[in-house]
Amino acid sequence: MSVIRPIDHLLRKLNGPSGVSGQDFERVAAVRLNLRYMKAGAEIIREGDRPSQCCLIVDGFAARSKSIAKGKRQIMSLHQRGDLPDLQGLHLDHADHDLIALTECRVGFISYNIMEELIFLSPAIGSFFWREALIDAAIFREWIVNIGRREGLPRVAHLFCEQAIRLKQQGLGDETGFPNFLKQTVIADATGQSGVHVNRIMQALRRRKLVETNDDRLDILSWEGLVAAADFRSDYLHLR
Amino acid sequence: MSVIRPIDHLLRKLNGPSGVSGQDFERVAAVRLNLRYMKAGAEIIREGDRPSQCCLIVDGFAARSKSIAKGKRQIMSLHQRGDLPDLQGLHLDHADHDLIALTECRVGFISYNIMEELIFLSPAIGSFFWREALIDAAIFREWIVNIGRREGLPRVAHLFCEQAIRLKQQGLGDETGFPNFLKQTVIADATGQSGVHVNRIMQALRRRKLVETNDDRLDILSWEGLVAAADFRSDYLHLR
DNA sequence: CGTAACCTTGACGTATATCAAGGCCAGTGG
DNA sequence: CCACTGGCCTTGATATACGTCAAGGTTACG
Repeated sequence: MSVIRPIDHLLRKLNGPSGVSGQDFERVAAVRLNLRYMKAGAEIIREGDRPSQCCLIVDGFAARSKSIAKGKRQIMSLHQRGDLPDLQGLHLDHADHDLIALTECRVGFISYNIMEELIFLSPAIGSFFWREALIDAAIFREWIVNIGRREGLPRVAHLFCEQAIRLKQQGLGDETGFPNFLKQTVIADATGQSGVHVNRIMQALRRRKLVETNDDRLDILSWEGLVAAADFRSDYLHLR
Repeated sequence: MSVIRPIDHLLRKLNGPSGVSGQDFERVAAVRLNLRYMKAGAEIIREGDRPSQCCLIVDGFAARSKSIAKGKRQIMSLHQRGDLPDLQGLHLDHADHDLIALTECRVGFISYNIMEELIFLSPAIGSFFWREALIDAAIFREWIVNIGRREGLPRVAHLFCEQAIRLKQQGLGDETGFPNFLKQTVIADATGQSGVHVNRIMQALRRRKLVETNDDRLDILSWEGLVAAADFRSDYLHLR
């Protein structure tokens, strides 16, 4: 029974078919994280920041978001433990959006110098980071489609399908459900709708026996039904 | 008066503050492109393809798009000469969307093997590609905000602002306008609206003396006015 | 002269936003 | 133990931005 270290959730991803092993793997395992606790609602990174450290989500859930005129907010992505929602800092000098904690979070910071050194010493690690960033982008594209072309209910259903699959990769959920970190206002901001409307969509999803929620879990009552309602295909997640 | 070669539009980007120079620059300049002409409407890459070559837009305009149930189409990005809309192929094994020619296009293909060799031989070239892909992702994020949270008119205005700035970088336009490659149905698919509604928005933009169009040009009559209507800030484009 | 692509128009329907109020529950402090 | 507060969810009434349908108008082109 070994203790789970903060870096382990990142290592879990490397452990897969990423091609990072042996000495390279050990190099990542040896990285020292600068750990911080964040309260729910805290800004981990703020738009305009020029961060010198890259951030790894160790525990909890976070979201990238932007606020525009009139206090409207849009969430562009959701993040869980093991995610590096901040890779763009490697090559872009300022953050163009916020990173906010949706729940209480533990985050680990790694200086970009160390990141660059890892990439320099190991092409396999570089490829792994590349791939993470490219999948990120693929998810952005799918969100554009989701928000631009699907109606309210399919849009929310699609979000749930995506989360179920992504959370499963980190052992946080599966096709039967996942921890309920998605408040209705978060769903609203992630799908580009009003809170009131999302509330009515949730009622419809319950009525159709697709989804049930309580304080700590979102249960998917029929995976096939939800997938059909969402018109969901997982190709864009590039699972392997 | 030297002839403009197909690779020159890519070199123009490298020539800037990218840090690629000397031997590295020459290596890119020496890359042999596999040139192809595409008619307007042609699919340059199709969803599901497993391309072995990376594509450089040499001339004309292209768009990434996805089609969903009921024939609805969503455009996720617009591309001009010098763009590499296909970098994800470096690390992802299948295309998760189409790349379509909006106008007649010349495209140059480069095998991923050569791309990898370039990156391997020159970290500066690798960083340049990284940066391109990360800016791509930043634009995706802004599109999510645009489609999710702005109303019809600001949404279209924002698209025009972005295009003006991006096209200026390649000498194809500026704050006074650019070639009119954006048919109303393309604007509709890019902003997640119906063609009829976009038509009415265009009329409103003309009425407000912000924009005028004819067959070959889109004229911006008031850059400041358009920026204000769009709530446009260019930070996310990471210009330098 | 006919066709195809694109833009335009009007009438109508509806998905979704907004406003405003109330309910429930957990946590807090007296 | 009770009153109070703040999150979050829920509800009904009303308003509106936008989609859909169906038709007609240009212009370019073969």
